[in-house]
Amino acid sequence: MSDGGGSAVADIDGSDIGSDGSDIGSGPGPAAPRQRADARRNKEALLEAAAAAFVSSGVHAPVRDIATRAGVGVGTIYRHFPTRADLIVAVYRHQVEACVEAGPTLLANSGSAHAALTRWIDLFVDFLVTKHGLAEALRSDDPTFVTLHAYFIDSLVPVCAELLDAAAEAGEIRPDIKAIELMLAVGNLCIGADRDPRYDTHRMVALLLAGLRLPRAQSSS
Amino acid sequence: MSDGGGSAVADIDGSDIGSDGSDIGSGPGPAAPRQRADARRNKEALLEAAAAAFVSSGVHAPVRDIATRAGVGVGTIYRHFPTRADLIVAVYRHQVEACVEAGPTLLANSGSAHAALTRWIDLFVDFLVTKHGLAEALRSDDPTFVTLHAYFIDSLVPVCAELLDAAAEAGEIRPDIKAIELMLAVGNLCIGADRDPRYDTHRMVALLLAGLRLPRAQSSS
Amino acid sequence: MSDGGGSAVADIDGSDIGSDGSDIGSGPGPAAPRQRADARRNKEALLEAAAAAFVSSGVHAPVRDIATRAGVGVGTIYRHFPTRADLIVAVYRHQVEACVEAGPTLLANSGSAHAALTRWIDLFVDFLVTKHGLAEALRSDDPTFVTLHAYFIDSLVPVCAELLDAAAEAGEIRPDIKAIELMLAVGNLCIGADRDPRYDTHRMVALLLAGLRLPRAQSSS
Amino acid sequence: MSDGGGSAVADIDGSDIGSDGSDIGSGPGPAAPRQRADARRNKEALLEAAAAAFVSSGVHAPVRDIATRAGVGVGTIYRHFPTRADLIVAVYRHQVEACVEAGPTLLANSGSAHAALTRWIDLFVDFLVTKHGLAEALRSDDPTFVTLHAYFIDSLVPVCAELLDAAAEAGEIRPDIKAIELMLAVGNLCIGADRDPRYDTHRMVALLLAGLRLPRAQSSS
DNA sequence: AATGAATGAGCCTTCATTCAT
DNA sequence: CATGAATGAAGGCTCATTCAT
Repeated sequence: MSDGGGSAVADIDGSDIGSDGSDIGSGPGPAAPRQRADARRNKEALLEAAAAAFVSSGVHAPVRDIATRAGVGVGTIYRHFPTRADLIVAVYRHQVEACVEAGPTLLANSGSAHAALTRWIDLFVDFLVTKHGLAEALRSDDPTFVTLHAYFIDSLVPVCAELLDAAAEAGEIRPDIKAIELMLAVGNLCIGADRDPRYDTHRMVALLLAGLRLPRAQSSS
Repeated sequence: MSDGGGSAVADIDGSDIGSDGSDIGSGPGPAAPRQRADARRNKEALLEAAAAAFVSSGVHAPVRDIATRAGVGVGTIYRHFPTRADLIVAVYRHQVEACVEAGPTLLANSGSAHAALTRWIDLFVDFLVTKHGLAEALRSDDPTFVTLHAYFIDSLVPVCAELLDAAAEAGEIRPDIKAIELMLAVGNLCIGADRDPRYDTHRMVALLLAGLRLPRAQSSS
Repeated sequence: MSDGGGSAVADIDGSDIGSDGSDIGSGPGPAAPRQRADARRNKEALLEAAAAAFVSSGVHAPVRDIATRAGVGVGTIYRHFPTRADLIVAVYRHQVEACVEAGPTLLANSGSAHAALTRWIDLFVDFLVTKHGLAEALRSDDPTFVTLHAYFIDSLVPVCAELLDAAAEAGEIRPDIKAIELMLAVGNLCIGADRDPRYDTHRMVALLLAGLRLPRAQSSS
Repeated sequence: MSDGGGSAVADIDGSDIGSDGSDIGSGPGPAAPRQRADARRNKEALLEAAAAAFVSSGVHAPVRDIATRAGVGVGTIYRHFPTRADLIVAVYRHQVEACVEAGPTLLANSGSAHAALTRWIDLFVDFLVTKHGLAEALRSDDPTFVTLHAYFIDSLVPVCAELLDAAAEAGEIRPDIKAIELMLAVGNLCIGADRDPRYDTHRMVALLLAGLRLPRAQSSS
């Protein structure tokens, strides 16, 4: 169930770093400053190091550790990413975008809106689950993470809402569940996924989605 | 829904302190040391203070704050409760026990096993939701909390399992969900309940439980 | 000129440390907690170390340096003196009090109010001059020092005002100079005293005080 | 009193930039390098930016802020002005020179040497007071500012000395005050002028100058 | 037994200054 | 020449935990 739909979206792994986080979908800029060569190299090293640090220590990894991994000074991190949230956003930007783009694709290619929703949520879960501590951070009221939280919400909630609406209109699911609360619930279910082998996030999320289904659906079948 | 069954269990509030947290299931000791009078008084003050601190600052409340609230030195806390988990366990011991005892009671007094399960889970949710940060702590990989986690699991999983089995045997729910995973999932859904007004823990937990139901159950009834 | 009047005040050097900063003029407290022995020893070491650090590095001396000098950890400083201002106040408390007490004494024992004022200012100057950087700190808008500033102002301005009023009423000086501005001016004149051998603070302060005199004074002579 | 003499000196504002700060008293170089056009443009932008930064943040304004304001890189600042003092000197060069030139002018045009001295000091005070933090910087032992200090001393002390001597020879003031110490004292009195509304720099400086007067001077005149 | 003083690791953040491009 | 990326020393502050009294 966690990957039941071929490659509807670009492969989501931890290594999609490199492109400058600020130019989304930019082609070759007309006036790109020259010596971005080493700066960019550094930024990439940083993103890679951060990704690695996040994997082993979670998103709370000390700034200095990340700097050390990347072989740069702490100042370099602060230059590129003024806040920790900026760094995390940059690290995971591609995956989030992949999730965003996957929404309409899945809706178009799946047998039913509910199936599309399920697959999409699976994608989202895969993302969160493989990022140690990310789900926790998203719920943290630590000011360090509010930007991050906002970014995720802003990006993904609309996509989820679209899938939800489609399924609701098709009479496949209860119409009274908002995207935001579903996302938060799913996010929560992803917490600590890698900490307890007895806990299978996907199973539990599937349970939640099953709970969405309308009983009436059966009568029509 | 959160308390649909009269007082099947003892009232759960934050003040169930007093019993000595350290002798779990111990009988009367053979020779109780003398000065236990004031030591016990101290312990109780500590529990009360900790409960209060947990309410206002969460279970991460600084050790010193708790000591100050209790009017004792930090050393005294460490004497009575070597780890933070010990303290938390002691603070919430009664509530946990109430949950444990509620299981069989509900099973005996509810119309169906699924109804009993639902009520019991509601009880558990009520407990967690009112304890700021407890749910988080339960999933934390912070070594400080492993004992705490174990205590909750050991105490409550058997009870939940009993309810689950009963419902499964009655054909009311899917039989392939383990108590431990359900408990962890519910625990997760309780995280951050008080941080986002758009998020309703009980609604989401109800969704999860709805997902447990067997479609066939309806047609056979 | 800087010490022309015998010992009107207790000797002002850098070593008047020791008594707990919080019990001003207390006798033996009825319920002084017992093991203050080592804590007190530490506090004294801290005050001594701070005084030394202030002399060589000014009041901006890094917290860690002071801790090291005293042979304690930084936490110990923060325990005893939550803010830097608290530490400085404690270090200089006695001198300030000596200044406060010297005011009336000098007024009673000097030939004229102006003479008393002059001597008192000399005392104040001696104090500031020997404390490297204190005068600067007093003018700083750094929030760290506002408390300090307030303490000095509250303590010394009234004393200065009394002397000033007396001299003004005696017709010895201009009556339109406020204590606060005179103090600030004198404080300023003390800045950098130990940085330039060509600059003699006392001489310049004397000039300022001479400027206070009323021309009319001559006609009466 | 702060401007009692018409425009004895060129207007002193914050915008007197432009002349190349590094060739002090140099004649036209034999072979001016070619690309000086844009380099010079840069330097001017820098001076303008620095002046602006000094106004809003004081002379302690971060190097990068200045660079940003000027639209250049920090390296460019270091190229043109190896030390911060060099930059400050360049920025305030014109005003200092105006002060230097004002000395003889005032001496020639004022009724008395003491009056000339008073007016000249007022000029100096006006200059320092309007430059946030300049006075402090002049007294700082921060190696960053020693050059600055030397520049001011070298430029202005001789002028002040001339006025002082003239007044002393005229029997208007005490003859035992050196220019350097008077300048330092006045400089000190300018510190923190904009921080406390109760403190009036000009009033205090006037007091100091009044203190210079010889009592006999009046009776003999 | 209780106390609370002391410790110090650990984290964050800012900037002056250098140097490769 | 100009740039601005990178560096890293410096300093501040907060607890969890130990231990002498």
